[in-house]
Amino acid sequence: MPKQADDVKEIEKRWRAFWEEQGTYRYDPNRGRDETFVVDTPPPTASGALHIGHVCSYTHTDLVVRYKRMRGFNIFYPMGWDDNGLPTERRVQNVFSVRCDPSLPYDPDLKLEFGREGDVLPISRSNFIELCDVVVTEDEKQFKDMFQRVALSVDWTHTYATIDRRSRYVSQWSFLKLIHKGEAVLREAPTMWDVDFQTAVAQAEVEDRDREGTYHRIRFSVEDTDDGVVIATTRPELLPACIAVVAHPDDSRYRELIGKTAITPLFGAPVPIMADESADPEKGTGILMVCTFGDAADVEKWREMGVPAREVIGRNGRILPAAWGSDHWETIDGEMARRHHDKITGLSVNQARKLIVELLAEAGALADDPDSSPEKVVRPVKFFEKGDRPLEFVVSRQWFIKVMDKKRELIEQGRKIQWHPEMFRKRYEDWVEGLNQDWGASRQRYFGVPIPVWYAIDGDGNVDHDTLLLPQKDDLPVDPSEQPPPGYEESQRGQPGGFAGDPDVFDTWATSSLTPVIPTGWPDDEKTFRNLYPNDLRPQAHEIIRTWAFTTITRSYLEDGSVPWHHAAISGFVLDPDRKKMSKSKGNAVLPTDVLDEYGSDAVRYWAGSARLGVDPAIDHNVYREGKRLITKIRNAARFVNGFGSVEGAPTNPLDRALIGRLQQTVDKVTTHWESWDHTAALETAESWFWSDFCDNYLELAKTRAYAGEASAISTLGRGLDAIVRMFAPFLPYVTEEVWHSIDPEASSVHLAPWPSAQEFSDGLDDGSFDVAVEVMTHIRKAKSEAKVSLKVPVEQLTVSGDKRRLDLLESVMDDIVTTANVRNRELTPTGSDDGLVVGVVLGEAEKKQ
RNA sequence: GGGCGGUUGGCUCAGCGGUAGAGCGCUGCCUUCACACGGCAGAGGUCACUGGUUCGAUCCCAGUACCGCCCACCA
Repeated sequence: MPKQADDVKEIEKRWRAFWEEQGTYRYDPNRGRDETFVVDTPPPTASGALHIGHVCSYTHTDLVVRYKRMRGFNIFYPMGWDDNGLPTERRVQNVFSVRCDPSLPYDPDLKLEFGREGDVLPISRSNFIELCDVVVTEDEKQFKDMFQRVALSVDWTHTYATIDRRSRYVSQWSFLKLIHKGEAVLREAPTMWDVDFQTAVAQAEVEDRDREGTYHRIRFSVEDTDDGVVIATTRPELLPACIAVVAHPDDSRYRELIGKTAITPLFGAPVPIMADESADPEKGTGILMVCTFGDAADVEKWREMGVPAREVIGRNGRILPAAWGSDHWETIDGEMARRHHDKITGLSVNQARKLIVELLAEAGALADDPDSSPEKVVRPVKFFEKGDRPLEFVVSRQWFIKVMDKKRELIEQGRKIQWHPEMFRKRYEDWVEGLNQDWGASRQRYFGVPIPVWYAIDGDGNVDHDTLLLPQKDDLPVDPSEQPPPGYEESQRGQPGGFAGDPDVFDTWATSSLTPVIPTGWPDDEKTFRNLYPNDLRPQAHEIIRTWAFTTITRSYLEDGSVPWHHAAISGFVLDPDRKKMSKSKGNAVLPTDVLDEYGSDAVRYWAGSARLGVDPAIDHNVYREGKRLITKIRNAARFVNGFGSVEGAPTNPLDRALIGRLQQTVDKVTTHWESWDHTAALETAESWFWSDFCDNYLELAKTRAYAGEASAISTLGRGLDAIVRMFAPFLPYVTEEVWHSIDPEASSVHLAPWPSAQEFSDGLDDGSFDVAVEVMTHIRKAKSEAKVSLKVPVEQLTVSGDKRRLDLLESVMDDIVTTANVRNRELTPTGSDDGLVVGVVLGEAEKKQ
């Protein structure tokens, strides 16, 4: 009887319990590095629901792991949870409708409901972190359920979370080592800043989005000229931050102006007009403002000029006050500048932009054509990938990990890794080559690993950021906002002569980049570490090559020059049936539970197994169905074969020998595919042998002999089934386990069985008899099909002519053909030629159907 | 704008220097002896386009056109 869906669930549950009870997937710490296969499992971000893409890519990893396990490797397959960072904070804010206000005291009695609605409640940092823990614990439970359901053969006794004590310890210690080496440095510099999240963001977290802007044409006066110069800008609100004007040195329109001084309208600031290769004569008016700071080019130019910055945009995205007429706020008309600046102070960027344009118009400094609307332009604008408003450059103090001076070495490290597919190495290299700033590793967030640094406070009460107070290794992990540095008392916090804790946390990647060592006992347990590092396999998605892969390779290199893993297997991400990217907002995201309920885990894994590494697979219900059919077929074939009982022995019949020979070839091919990281080809090869050779042809031909109790046939059927189960085990862990135990109820798990070897089937011989038998059978079937009669209708006369070799082969398997196709008379005629077989079929009288 | 992939039957995808393959879908046929979640037979492709290399190209090279992904200093 075909199994119903409920039965499938029952079966899955039963075998999960079996694996758990048997410890099937346990790592054995007593075996050495060379017989161990170590996976650097991606710790999924605990940010709500898993989607079907997770199932696909995690299954890819599990396929390899199961193959390696059957090859006899001791598997180290841990699971981590990436719970620190913004996604968790966001989720907490949404789930509990709260926001973190670090100035508030901890409220030990605070109790909030999951899914609380209503006004946003400000809560203390400690309360906030407690809620993060609640959310994370809940998510991890769901993730684990899902991963177990799809039968990831993870050793669940080895788990970690990127926020747990051990990860904080590793993360902080590794970072302190970088400080000591001078590879992690504190810098006050313009940094890309998200004004909503109010945190610095790294280059890797930035994305361009096309946004429409408006060119405003602003007239600057220039010494010794009547008309001045017209400068086009999409960001007029940065006018007070203008420190220079640049044009291309070859631009004849402006050549005469180079070296002169321009005066900004509204603020009367004298600024130099300079030549710069980066100015594009085609854009705008071809001459542009340099402001502190509109973009990275501004930052560069500002550094070159070596002048103080005029900061106008604050960390909250609003315009800062300015001291026009003093210090570096030079102006020819302080009163005017202050009056204008007062009007925009405190406004948002957008409000200020609008107002400045109005003020410019009033002052007659706008050169826009009054009869037509200003020119629009669509240009790329930088956003934090999780943010909604454009990034601004803000001067702040951040920790950086130095990578710019190591591009070549990091590319070299990438070449020591085998990438699957190979082309993704190129993507890694392109990213490294394109780096334009060091890795900004500090974040102004709350739920993360604290930066383990304090700063001394001098006698005047000023924080001295050059005097770092660092913890001892034994004290790690620390939280500088709650603990004093060594040699200080908590009472000295914030006092003259005391200390200040670094308020920031690490960028998520600063910790995630250590996943290859977090589960290895580094740096204290040398023996375990040596058994597990470098890892063998890093599976990951291609869109985070620039983040996770890059930062991990970087950290390993900085630590000891090592490469973190030998292989990187890159999965694509799953597209919806229309090949569109899935997203929750579009409502086309497919929930794994729905698919698993409908088709079962093995069928979903079959689908994942059909998707090649690195390509983006689409949801395809046909493939799920295909998987389901395969599962049913395996079950039915097993039932048939098991019906004959168990018989040992080498094949004595030529057809049996040929089948074993073909099985040997198949095992060989499948193994080769696995070794070249091509699970798709492995699956296809195994499937095609099973379906075509074993079921459609061999089973039919050998059936009669098996019913007659012939040992050779029964033994061959058994060996075929045994090999099939093992070859499919990595893909279909449940049904293969079930069938494995239907052969031998006392057996241990199929997932610990040895991978089939060509050696096992060396008593086979694919001499061509199988092909000949199939060829003749095809002719007979075709004749019957064309005559539209049942396959049981007898063949009155079968005539075959051809070369002697083939006829001899045919003769050796003729008995099976005769019984299978119901052949009454036959005539084999040797022709001497080698043109293949000529087959004639004369059908007998169809026995009348009743 | 740069880089990397892709373009093969209605759909999803293999293949790869020598007369085009699979699964699904489609057409016809075959049922109780493993399986109708099955079997058999069949229809269906100028392998995106243009040049080149070659005895011969879907496969190699160059270019073009679309599609996708990644990246790129926002005037």
